[in-house]
Amino acid sequence: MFNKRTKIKALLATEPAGQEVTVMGWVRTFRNNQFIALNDGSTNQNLQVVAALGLLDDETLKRITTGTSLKVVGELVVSQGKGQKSEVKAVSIEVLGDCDSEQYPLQLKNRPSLEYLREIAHLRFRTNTFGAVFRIRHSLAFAIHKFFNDKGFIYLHTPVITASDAEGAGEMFRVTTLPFDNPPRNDDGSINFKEDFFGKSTNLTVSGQLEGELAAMAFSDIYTFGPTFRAENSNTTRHLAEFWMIEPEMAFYDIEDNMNLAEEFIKYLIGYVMSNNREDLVFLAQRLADEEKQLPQDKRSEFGLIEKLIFVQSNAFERITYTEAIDILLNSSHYKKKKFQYEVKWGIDLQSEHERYLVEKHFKKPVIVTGYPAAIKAFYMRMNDDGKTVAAMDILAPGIGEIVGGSQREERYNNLVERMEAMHVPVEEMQWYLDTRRFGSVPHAGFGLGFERMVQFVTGMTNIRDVIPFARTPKNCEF
RNA sequence: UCCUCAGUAGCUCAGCUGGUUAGAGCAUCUGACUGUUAAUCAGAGGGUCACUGGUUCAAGUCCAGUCUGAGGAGCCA
Repeated sequence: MFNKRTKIKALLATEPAGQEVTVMGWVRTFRNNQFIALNDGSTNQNLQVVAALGLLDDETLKRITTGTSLKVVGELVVSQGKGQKSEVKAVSIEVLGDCDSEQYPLQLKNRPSLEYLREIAHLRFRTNTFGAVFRIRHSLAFAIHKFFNDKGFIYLHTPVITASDAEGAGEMFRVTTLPFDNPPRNDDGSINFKEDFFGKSTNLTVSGQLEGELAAMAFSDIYTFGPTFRAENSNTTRHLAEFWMIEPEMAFYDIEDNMNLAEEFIKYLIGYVMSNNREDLVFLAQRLADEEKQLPQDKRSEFGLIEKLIFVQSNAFERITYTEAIDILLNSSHYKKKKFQYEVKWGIDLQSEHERYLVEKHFKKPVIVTGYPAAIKAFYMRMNDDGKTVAAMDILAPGIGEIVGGSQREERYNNLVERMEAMHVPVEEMQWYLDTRRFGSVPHAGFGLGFERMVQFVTGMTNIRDVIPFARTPKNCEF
């Protein structure tokens, strides 16, 4: 009958009137042999459980240490102490699971570092910081489904295993059942994938977009939200080998509609978290402010976390073309003082330093850049009338960089084939994709939002490994 | 993958231009106290100085390599 218990979040929201309650959770601290700070993950707030002197025998008292799980039955009463409104006066306390304090690595008074907590990712959920981060991560995931559901989008499950490596979005993880010490080979020595499980070479998906486009050509509006895999040897604060991505795809949308949707989407997500995870945001904002106090003045951010979110939510994103972006960079004093490490000229891919200058120094808010040179963008992006640029859009966020990448898709069969050939994409293997352009093709567009980057942006966590429960990065696949 | 920095007690760190038995705070353990808020007070235990090799009378400290981590770059979401 565990279901009779009340969660601490609900309990703290009710008026204390001496009513009997059952609570269960894990001990955060045990003060003065009397006061147990109990947490069950429903909220960052701890519940104070008071074990009156004499209630417990010495044996039981000794078992109550940080990390121990308890079942407490008692009365919800007005607290006599100052730190909390209400508390539970225990009638009985049962130890559900002991926690050996000599072995338990999470003594919270030690202020463990984020790096250390990553090594004990199975326990870090029990900290205030990660409690807040993962409750917000959940809220964002829920808000994503709500946003699209309310707009009549279909949630499409695109495959995790794919045969196409055509998108060129990065290095892929191979999926195979062939013995790697002695695989079957062709006469020329290459591996014979006809013998493999699927009868061809297969990989983990790097994007669900192409499949998403197929469904959009029937449902009008779809979105995907699933895991994505990139085998890049990236060691940065914003890359993972396994991450989650949201990819909406909309028929009868042009690049303008696409930008409008993406901006509305991001603002909606921020608004949702601000009204549903206030307490967690306040905690993270405080954490961030404390952390920034350690930094030299010029490295501190202008806004607190919540001010930043309000600002982003209530101001229009700046929209500029790639060509305008290059002009801004070329005319900047930063450029004239030769402070950019990389060359700036039309045709280059914008470097991190360029994006950061535009977003953090020049506009100081999210920027949507459109109209990139065709040569530096993917084959499926729609060629503009100038014949040089494509209808691509990247949304750059302060502190994170590229958070959204999208485009209007090339819906004209001949133009698409031409682009594929120019970029050496195997046309024959992609006929299933090209067929959508043969049978009732329509203008359409879509984008990809990096879920973890969005969680980073909202929580202010600076390392992407701290916003996913179990991070997969080069040389790290624990748990 | 490249560049830079780091690895000393369970955690966070100090340890100077190489020199006796490697320190602190917190945690842990023992005891005291008992309306505490990261409870407090007293005492105790706790170390392969990442690993391998080298230089030296002598290495936590200097050198080389390896591993791991962090930050930045590239790739991108």
